[in-house]
Amino acid sequence: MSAKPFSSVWTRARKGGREQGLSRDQIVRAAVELLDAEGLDALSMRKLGARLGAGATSLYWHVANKDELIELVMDEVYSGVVVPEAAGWREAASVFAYAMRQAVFDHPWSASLIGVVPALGPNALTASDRLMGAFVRAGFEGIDVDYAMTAVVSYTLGATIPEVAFISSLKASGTSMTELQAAVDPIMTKLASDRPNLLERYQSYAQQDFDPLVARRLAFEFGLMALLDGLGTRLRGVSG
Amino acid sequence: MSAKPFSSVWTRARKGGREQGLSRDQIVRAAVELLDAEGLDALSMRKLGARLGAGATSLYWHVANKDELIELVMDEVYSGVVVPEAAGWREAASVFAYAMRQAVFDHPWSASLIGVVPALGPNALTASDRLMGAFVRAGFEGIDVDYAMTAVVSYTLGATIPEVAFISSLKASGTSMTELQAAVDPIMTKLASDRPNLLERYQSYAQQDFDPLVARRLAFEFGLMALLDGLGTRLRGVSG
DNA sequence: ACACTACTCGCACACTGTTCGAGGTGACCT
DNA sequence: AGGTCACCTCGAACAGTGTGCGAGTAGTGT
Repeated sequence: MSAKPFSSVWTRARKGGREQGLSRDQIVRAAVELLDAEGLDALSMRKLGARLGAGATSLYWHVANKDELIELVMDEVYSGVVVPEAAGWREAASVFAYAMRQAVFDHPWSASLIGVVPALGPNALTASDRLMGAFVRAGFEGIDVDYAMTAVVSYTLGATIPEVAFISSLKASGTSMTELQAAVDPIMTKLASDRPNLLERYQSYAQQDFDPLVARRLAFEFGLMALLDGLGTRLRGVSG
Repeated sequence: MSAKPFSSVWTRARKGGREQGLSRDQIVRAAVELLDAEGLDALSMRKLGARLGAGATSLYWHVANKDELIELVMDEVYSGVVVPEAAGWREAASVFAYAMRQAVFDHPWSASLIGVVPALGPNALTASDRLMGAFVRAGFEGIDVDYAMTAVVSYTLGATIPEVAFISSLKASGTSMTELQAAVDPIMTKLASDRPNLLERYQSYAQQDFDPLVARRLAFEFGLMALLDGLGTRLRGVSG
């Protein structure tokens, strides 16, 4: 059992340095560039070092290990989700949801990391704080503040992760949407034969040509609005 | 650009074989055991081969590569989520949500895979079909069937993934909840100083001793009910 | 007896994260 | 000016990874 104590970049004190040559921020920036350009699998310490004109092992002075680097890089993703400071709770939640969604779209590699890596960085915390503030001001009370906020975050993550993972796996494999359909078609008609609901809907899609990307966006909107409505009744139920 | 065509285990025809020695199902079963016992990082082809008393490369006859193995193993997770065949839409959605949540709890390694790996296996499709049937019977019409269903799935994933990832990272690091608090405390009081909402809530938690695991479950229930309520109004808005 | 298919597997390759220890380089103190 | 020390870089090495290749084996059909 090699259980090491819990640790996160954000729980360790940062080294005060002379700020010359490599720097942590520079490394993180380069890592994001590399990730955006070539994806998660392409991020290796050697490649990252090379991109910075440095040896791979030099990075280990500025960053404890790759996991910490990834935590840092993830907070860079959260920097893209800005929540307005003084807005109604519905607007704050909406803006958050769409900003989060966009941030993951902008950095597709983050889809497989986003719920899994601890989000204790400054940007993640700022976003949380803003969102929470909106719910508090709206009149949610006690633990309901957390519950309502968690619900919005959960929905947003759960909707975004598969969506981004899907389209970026398509992009990575260079498969067009029609090619995909050709690949999926046989297994659908075969496997779905005793799954009547799935089969019917699948066939109805194949007929009409409704851009699936647009459909996804509408689905996101639909679910988000439904959730916010549900939260709204809970708010009114308490305050009057 | 090494773009390989899109492929999934489920899109390839299965080899018909003599069914002796190793078999695909046997491999998948052993992989699940290994994953449950030692986690995602511990799954390597060599280890898995050893566990089966076989050479590592023998596995490649039955499975194209590790990615495909993981798709297979993921469908094994979906086997745990059974949706009742003839139930009201709210009950079907609830049962699905809790079953899904439980399945991921039972196989914590799946948290980092679940939205990312294509879910085209038989078990995943059966669950989808059952859930979809419930929404159709309830009276959702046209594209709303998908939207409503997607919303429930999204919320469930988004709530479950971070929760399971969190507690299983705690378990892996052997850190107790109080130790964690000791680690997080300094960064909270420091970083949260200009994040007033976060700080206040954090402190109010630290005082009362409310089991965080129970809180999470209640949060899951809260958000799910809110979402279902919101979907319900959309249903009534159409049919009556 | 022959052929053929279904399978197993050792070797090898290119790659990974990370440790260690030897070096360099500049800032500060005496 | 010389010395000391913290800060920083990096090559070598280790233990591991996924997987292609080609040789080898075993069981079935004719």
